[in-house]
Amino acid sequence: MIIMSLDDRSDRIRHDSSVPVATQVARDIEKDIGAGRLVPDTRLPNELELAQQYGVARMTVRRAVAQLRDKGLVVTVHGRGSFVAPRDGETG
Amino acid sequence: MIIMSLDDRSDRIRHDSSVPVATQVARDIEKDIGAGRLVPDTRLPNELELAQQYGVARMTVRRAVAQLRDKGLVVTVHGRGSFVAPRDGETG
DNA sequence: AGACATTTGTACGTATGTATT
DNA sequence: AAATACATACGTACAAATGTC
Repeated sequence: MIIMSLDDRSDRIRHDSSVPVATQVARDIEKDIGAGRLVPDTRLPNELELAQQYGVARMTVRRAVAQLRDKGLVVTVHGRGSFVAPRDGETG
Repeated sequence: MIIMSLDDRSDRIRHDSSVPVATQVARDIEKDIGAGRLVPDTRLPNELELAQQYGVARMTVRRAVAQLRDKGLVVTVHGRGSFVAPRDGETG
């Protein structure tokens, strides 16, 4: 019997790839933003949830989010979470 | 009896400070560079040595070195080490 | 005010992979 | 082949900021 979470995303990650896992996670989240599945000004799942969904360590998620932050795609607030940044031209 | 390494620098780090340990290490190394104790184009002690000298974890040293890299003070080469960057205007 | 839960930040440890010498 | 050194990723713990009650 196979048990998996309702939001299991671990099959999107290849641990044997030359692309770092953190980058794979960042790209996957970025895809969700681009596709509108993650809407501006809404919060991302917290780091622990993302870690569980992707089947990776929290530090790996933090690196992924840092990459998205560097691209200006998300904004992180200590104690609150990381939010999808408003699109260019929108004030929020 | 007190035992300490010949190059113990752990007394320069305050673990109860609001300044992150990694930043304290970076500043201490930066001080050495500024004072000429670390010369351009010479290699820094490796991460494990720095970690032992400062009494911190290797990842903390890596963060410190990353900060110096972001400032352009050191250059890291995969498989070789981190080197004090040539001063502005020098070719190396 | 004070206590509590949630979430990110920092720091530690450890293991394995990859590149250079 | 071996030693050295950086890169990535796993885990764990506690601190700090935030929000709620």
